[in-house]
Amino acid sequence: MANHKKESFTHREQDLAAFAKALSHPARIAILKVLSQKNECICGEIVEVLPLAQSTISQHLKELKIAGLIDGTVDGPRSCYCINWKAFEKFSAEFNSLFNNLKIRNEKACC
Amino acid sequence: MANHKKESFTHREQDLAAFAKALSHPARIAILKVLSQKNECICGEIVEVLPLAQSTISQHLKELKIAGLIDGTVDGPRSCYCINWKAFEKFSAEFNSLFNNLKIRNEKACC
DNA sequence: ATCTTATATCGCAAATATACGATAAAGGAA
DNA sequence: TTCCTTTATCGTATATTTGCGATATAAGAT
Repeated sequence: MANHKKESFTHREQDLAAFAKALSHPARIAILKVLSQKNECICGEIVEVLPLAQSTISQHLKELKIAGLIDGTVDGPRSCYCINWKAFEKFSAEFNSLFNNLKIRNEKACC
Repeated sequence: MANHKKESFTHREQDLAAFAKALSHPARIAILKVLSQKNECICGEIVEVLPLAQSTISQHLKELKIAGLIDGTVDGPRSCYCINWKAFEKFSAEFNSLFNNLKIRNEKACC
């Protein structure tokens, strides 16, 4: 039984892990780059740029949306996605906080 | 066929994704915290602190090691793990670089 | 040599993730 | 209305992750 015990950890750890997970696939990082480079909301342009099928891109977009990193609104027959800067800033700040927290403690390598 | 097409992306994207993946489980974040809080190399203490079986912790440690975030040396019958600060700094810097790169482009939300 | 302790690895089960083609849904164009 | 375009979702196949118990391994203790 693959009892995924993620609940046993702190909320903070779970949130950070979820953010990291959203960024844990190169396609999703590439998607974020595309979204950030355009001032307009993009839809199928991502499909043209990335070497993945339309349905696969759609799935990655869904995961980024669930993670809260992007917003998506329906715009006629097409969809409009863009980065949720507020969530993104919040997460990157928390990430840096983790980094700094780790760094502060132990500077002398012990092995 | 679950052809994992990660190779089709840039090295940078792959590296960042791999780093994010290492941090994509709360147990691994918790392990890094434990390692950073101790000045001595820890081994089984992690098992006592976290709600996971010894074999599971060992597996997470292995993944962190493969990702390059920690070093491990055998010290008699026990193992000694600690954070590889050099790798850690490098990755956190690259991450921040990604964050900043994304932020620079598009400040006006479009949807 | 035998026992104990600490850790890694194996084998397995279940859950998730990745990817794609096919199809559905929704709106614009003819 | 009927087509076309765009995107989401379904179904499916395969790969990877997560987790645990059992076992192997390796070194110190007795």
